[in-house]
Amino acid sequence: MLEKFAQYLQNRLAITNEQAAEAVSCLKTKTVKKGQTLLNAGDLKSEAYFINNGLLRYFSIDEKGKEHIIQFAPENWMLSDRDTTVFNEPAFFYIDAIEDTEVVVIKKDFFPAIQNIVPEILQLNILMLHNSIRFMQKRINMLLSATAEERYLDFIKLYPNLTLRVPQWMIASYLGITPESLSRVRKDLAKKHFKL
Amino acid sequence: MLEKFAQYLQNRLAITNEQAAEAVSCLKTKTVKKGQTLLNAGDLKSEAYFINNGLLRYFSIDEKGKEHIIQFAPENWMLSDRDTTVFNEPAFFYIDAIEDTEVVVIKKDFFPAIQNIVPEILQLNILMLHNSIRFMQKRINMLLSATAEERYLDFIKLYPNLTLRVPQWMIASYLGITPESLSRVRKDLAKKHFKL
DNA sequence: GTCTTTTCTTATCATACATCAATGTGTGAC
DNA sequence: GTCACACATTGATGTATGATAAGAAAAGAC
Repeated sequence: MLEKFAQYLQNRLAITNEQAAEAVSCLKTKTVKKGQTLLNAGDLKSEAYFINNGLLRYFSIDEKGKEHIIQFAPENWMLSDRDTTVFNEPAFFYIDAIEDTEVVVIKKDFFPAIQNIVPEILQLNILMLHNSIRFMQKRINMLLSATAEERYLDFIKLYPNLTLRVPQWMIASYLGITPESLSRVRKDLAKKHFKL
Repeated sequence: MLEKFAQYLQNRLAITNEQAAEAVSCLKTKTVKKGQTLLNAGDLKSEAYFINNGLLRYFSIDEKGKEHIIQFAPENWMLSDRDTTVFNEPAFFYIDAIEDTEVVVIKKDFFPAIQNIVPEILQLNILMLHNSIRFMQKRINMLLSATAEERYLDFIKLYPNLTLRVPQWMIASYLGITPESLSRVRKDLAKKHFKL
């Protein structure tokens, strides 16, 4: 199932079928069952993941054992812990599977290799990184300024697909509130006749 | 005062004095007095800023007129609103000066131009973007999981210089709490004999 | 199918932080 | 110097959200 990633590259770079096929030829896929973990805090493992299908979760665990979700990663997303993939430090976050998931494993040597075939990938990479940053800045802004209800409405507007696939307690964790609070927020919205 | 930026590039790239000088030759500087604004939400202005000296602030203003600080940018930092500099959309955030500040103005054509002189700048750029992302992820994690006191302690550990230069109400805004709350946090820390 | 486990809801009570208001302290303008 | 004005502190009170606990509903296991 490397075709999906090849397709992904072709959609974003002006390259031929053959170039795309060559670029991904050295990559491997991996499947993760729901609940299984791909990365633990402390790991030194320089793999990034492209999600073919399924859904991953990128999170921390605090001293009290409470989980805090930094990000969800559905199909066609890339996910990695930069501490380990880019800076060779132990990973800070965890990655596990919310659904049975197939990923393309992207090792550190992939980028230098693909650069020879498609130099434009550097520019694409830069663009995607900028995009991540602006989304994270908006997220920080929400966490600084918005109430639980506002954050939830923002979430379902931004990620309508995820709203139905992700258990509510995980959405609560992403929003920085308790599952009980999210339940109350939803009740209030229902009272106001809000519809998904 | 383009030397500082040239120096910055030389410290990070294996280039000669001459190359660095050539790279920055087309750039201009700009000075901003304390309190003056460099960018307003809604602006379409594709300039990034390298801070020579002084201190900038990157923030939003919500519907109630309340400000929320996303980031501080002291000497040797780069700052820009990606919505406008990278994606040609109106800026979402504001930038103004906390202290009298001198910046190097980096226009959109700088990167293609410098690439010809120093192709490695692409890699450096990518590395810095990854670095931003991991810091923002840690910030999100703090906002999701930590109390006001924990966030404050984290802030002064991460930015000891800023702690003294930035008014407390701005630190409060960065932490997502009110100035009154921060004042109480500090009082409690003093009671516990905490020292800066 | 039934049994077990996870997830979601609801209610009560607790608390961290916000809001409002008053007072104190500093710092720059003149 | 002293007059402002921005900033910081303190106290009284309010409120959104957390914590705890219990039951309902849904999802998996067998």
